[in-house]
Amino acid sequence: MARRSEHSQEEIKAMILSAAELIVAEQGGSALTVRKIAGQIGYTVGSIYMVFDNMADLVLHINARTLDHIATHLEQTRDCTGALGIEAFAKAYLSYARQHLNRWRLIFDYHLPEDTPIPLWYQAKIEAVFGLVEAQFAQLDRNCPEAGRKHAARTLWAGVHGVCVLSLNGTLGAVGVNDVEDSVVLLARHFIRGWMGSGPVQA
Amino acid sequence: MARRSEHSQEEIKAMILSAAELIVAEQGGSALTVRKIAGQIGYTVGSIYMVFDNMADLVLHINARTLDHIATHLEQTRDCTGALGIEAFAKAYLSYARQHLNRWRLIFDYHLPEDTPIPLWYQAKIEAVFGLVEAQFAQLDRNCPEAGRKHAARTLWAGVHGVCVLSLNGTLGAVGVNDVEDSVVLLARHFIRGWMGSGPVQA
DNA sequence: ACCTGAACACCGTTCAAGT
DNA sequence: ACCTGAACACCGTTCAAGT
Repeated sequence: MARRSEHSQEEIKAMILSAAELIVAEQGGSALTVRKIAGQIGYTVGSIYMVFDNMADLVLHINARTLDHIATHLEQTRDCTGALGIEAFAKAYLSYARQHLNRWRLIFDYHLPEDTPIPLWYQAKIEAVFGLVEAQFAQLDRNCPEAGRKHAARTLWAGVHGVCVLSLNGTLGAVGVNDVEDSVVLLARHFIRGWMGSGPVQA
Repeated sequence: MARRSEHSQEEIKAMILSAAELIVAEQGGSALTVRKIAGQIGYTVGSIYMVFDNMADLVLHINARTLDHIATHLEQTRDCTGALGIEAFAKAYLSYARQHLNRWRLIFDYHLPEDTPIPLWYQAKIEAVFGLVEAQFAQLDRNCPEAGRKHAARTLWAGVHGVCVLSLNGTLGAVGVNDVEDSVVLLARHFIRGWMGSGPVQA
């Protein structure tokens, strides 16, 4: 058997990614197995290893697509500027995480082995998302030195992410915070107010 | 075979938890298996199911101990009060996460099945940690209504947690943030400044 | 009552063998 | 060159059977 050549390697890669994303979306990251993917695309397990190094490599490619998806989602929040723009961004990030919970979770749930570094092409995807936030910060205070702005943008975004994480895994709910949207807005608003009021920015 | 009665159920439970914590600390959460635990304590796999419902139940008990551990670690930051006290808390949380990375991660990495709710005794452990942060907030502004303070404390803490998550999984590093301690302090400081300056607190 | 050990239904990954 | 299918070394969980 073998040598079917019904699909090119690129086509198979695309089929695997689509099938994998569907499984993740519908059943969560822990339900993602090579056997399930193989079954859905009509190939055997071995064929998946023709086009991906291993499961970690496959997940990384799924996550890269999700990061693109998130960036697109955030970009649609183009109407607002300044502090309100950042609040809108934060709300958009939360709404993405809610609507695509399992895909969003996979980005942070899957730890690649300690020794393997994050590939550069993947780092660029992360950078793209953070870059959007930073652009909003740039509109906020044009006098601020770039280094300080970058740091502030990344810090706030990590914070917004944290609120999303703890609310969507039930921790914040267990502790009496029911309206998460209020929380992300609260965090963004007060942080920005504090940041703007700090004059020449230090540490 | 069977009926050894060398150890009471409670003793076995304690042995399992100790062994499990060591495996997690040394090899990470993904290396935690019932077979490995059983081997280390000198019992067979089946015996673990005498004292724990399943893996999820066991992990929950490990995490409960970690939450206690975190609370103790935070409580040792008793010297500072006010805004500096909260910054010290944030630094202490980060330092705990760094020193006990694998144990800390397990709390958020292990998702219990969608339908099973968080047990009340476990919610209380989470509440205890958040409660410490809230107590620091109470010193900050005694006039603030309790609801607003609670919300602010939980929001900021989720934010601090987010900075820790993204830095310790390499995301922030990939994006140019090298001094995480600066980030947690920046988040806490600006958030508090913005919050204090907001007068009668609204959403 | 306590504990074993084998079984069951899964995993990811590899690779000789077929076309 | 492309793909299979069986094998290998693992998983969590269950449960009849032994003491």
